[in-house]
Amino acid sequence: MPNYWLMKTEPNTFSFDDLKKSPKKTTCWEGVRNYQARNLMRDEIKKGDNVLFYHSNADPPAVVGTAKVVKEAYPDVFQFDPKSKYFDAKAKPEEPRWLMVDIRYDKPFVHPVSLPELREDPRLADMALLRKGNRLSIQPVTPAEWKRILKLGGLASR
DNA sequence: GCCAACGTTGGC
DNA sequence: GCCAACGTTGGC
Repeated sequence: MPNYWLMKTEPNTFSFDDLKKSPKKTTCWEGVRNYQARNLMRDEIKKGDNVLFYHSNADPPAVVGTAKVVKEAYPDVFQFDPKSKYFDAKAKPEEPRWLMVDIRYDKPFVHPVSLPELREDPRLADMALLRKGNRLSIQPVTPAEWKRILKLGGLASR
């Protein structure tokens, strides 16, 4: 069974539209520099898993569509690039610290589901995203939450 | 191993 | 731009 995840990105940096315009509508998800998120990629995120694409620092913040994991965790090459903002001097090629996965554009929501809408829905009250102080950039989503959010977004769930 | 200082995230 | 919450760093 595929699992469900939510991935955050600032649309100013990389938006859902940017993903759509990427070659093969696919991108590597570089720049995750948090151990908890890294461990999720390393241990749990599998090819074929489903992703809610979330725009943070947006007006309003919202889930805007879905994506699919098309490649499982492999070393994030930007950790070795001194010119990259994601460079990590302590990472060595023979012992990478940071990982990334590849995701592919799937479906845009008919109606983006904003953060206030998510908060309003009692069925989503336990969502990790809505917990106070939550900053994790990749987080698990339950099947029930997935189904509900797709419905709110105007997509029939599969 | 504690914890203060610092940097970052992200909603508002 | 503000600031609360959180993760990481580094001195001790």
